[in-house]
Amino acid sequence: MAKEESGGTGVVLEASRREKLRKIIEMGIDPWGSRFDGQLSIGSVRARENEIVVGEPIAPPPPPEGQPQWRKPEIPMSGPTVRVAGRIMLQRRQGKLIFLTIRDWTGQIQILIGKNQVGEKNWELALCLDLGDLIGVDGEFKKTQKGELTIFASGLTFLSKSIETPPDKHSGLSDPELRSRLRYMDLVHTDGVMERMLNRTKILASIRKTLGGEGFVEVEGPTLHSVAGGAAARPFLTHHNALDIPLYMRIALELHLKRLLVGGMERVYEIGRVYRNEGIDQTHNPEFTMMELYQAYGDYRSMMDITEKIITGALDAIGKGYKIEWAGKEFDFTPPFARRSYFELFREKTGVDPADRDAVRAYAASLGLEDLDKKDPDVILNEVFEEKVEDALEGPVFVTDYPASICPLTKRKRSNPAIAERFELFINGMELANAYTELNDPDLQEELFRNQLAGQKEEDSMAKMDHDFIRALRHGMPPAGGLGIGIDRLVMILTNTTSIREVILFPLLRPEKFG
RNA sequence: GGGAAUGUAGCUCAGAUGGUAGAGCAACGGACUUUUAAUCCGUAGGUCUCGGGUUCGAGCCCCGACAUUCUCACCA
Repeated sequence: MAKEESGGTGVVLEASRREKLRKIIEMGIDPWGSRFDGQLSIGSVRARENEIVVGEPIAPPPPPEGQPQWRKPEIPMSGPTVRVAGRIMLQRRQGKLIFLTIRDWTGQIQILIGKNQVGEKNWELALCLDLGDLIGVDGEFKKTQKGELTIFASGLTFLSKSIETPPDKHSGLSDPELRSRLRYMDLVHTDGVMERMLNRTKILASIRKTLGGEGFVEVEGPTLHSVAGGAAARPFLTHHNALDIPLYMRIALELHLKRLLVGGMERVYEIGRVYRNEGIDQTHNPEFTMMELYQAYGDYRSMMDITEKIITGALDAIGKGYKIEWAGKEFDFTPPFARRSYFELFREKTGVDPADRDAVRAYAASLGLEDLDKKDPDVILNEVFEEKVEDALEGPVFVTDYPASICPLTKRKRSNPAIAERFELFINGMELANAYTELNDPDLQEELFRNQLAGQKEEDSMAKMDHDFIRALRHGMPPAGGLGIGIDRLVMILTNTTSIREVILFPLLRPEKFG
């Protein structure tokens, strides 16, 4: 071979594994395995501990003449014969015995391979095993002298070779970037990751069950939009070659679901990915999962009830009570959640009358907010709200009745057109859900699409004209309630996780440079 | 985008005031039939992120780049 490229230990480690790979092939065994039937989950095997029958200890035979007694009393034991499959996590060699710890997605268990018990060929194979390899094991499930639940192997099946060196067997992966990048190894080696990701799946299933039980149907809207509407966010831009048109990745589900309301799908929801071309931090990933639902003939108050059902149902699904710990604090999700009006909270937290524009403006100035001359009074009001009120909301609390001008897709209160029938659900200062009584007046909607509020940046505005959506409303959309929940954040809260990266299997990372 | 910190073996980490690099795990060889982060003896493994500079001499000091983490701003 030509001069080695500096590879160092890594090259040596791989060479050692490839040498074993070669030996396995020489033995006539496929190092990449094949179908393997009849195995039990390790968790279910461990649950069968009660089937192990323990007999009376048998005194060891007398030692040879002049030798001290060295054998321990033998305890006869028998247990069920089982077959399992998993990844080798630990390996302890002890002469003619090999102890392995293998893991599948339900747990870990110890395997004992004895040279004189397993047969020559299996022993030869066992000597070629590396940490990280996948094997199948047949054997009797019982205990060692130390009481460790163990499968005493009678047969080994090689299922797949691992060429890469696994992380440190004790400390695992700790670098946050590596954990996301090598998520496959993070799932294997970091405690709690598998459980959290599976809990995410359970939460999603629970939401579908809850909504199904309420008569909602799940649909799939388009993710490629020619108008990226329904939210205030910067979209990703892409292009369709055959049509030669620019397209945006969707930033919300809203406008197509409402079209379906027009079409007569009276209770409709979608759980799907949306894409926002914005910053990345502990609570933001460029692609994330939204749940939006729309209920004909409902309003934002109906949405509060459903929100509570979704959250408590999800807590039930992952086996948690309604009082949970998150970010070091306790939150009580026992319904009904608190309901507080936006204006009342504003007055309470700032001491300023939200209706007094000059006072609000003076207060904003005292907070150091800038460009007040150029901003709509409601934009200023909301900036103060976000600054002084939102972060202080422990929750869970429904904040209700928002200033209408910052809610261009929301129906106004009949008694006061300056107030929108909207709520947001906050927990510990974080927005978890957002709901409206949906605006279904096409003329007003068209006007609101045209009016970008003073002081709003274009990309932060929802003022994006969607002519087809207006046309749909002109055909008549039932009065309705609509709700959006950020699924990733919900999972974070329910699984006591403070980083969104910990609840997304493959968060966006800068591409790695190879070679 | 601003600020702070970090970048040393496959993984996890040490390397005071500058003197050409260390441990544990993993690997290789040996001993061991009830271990369990096994143990013991031995061996091998490094362009100290990259590029400049200062210096007789740089992992360490200076400048720059790149990357990551945390944080602030923006957004959900």
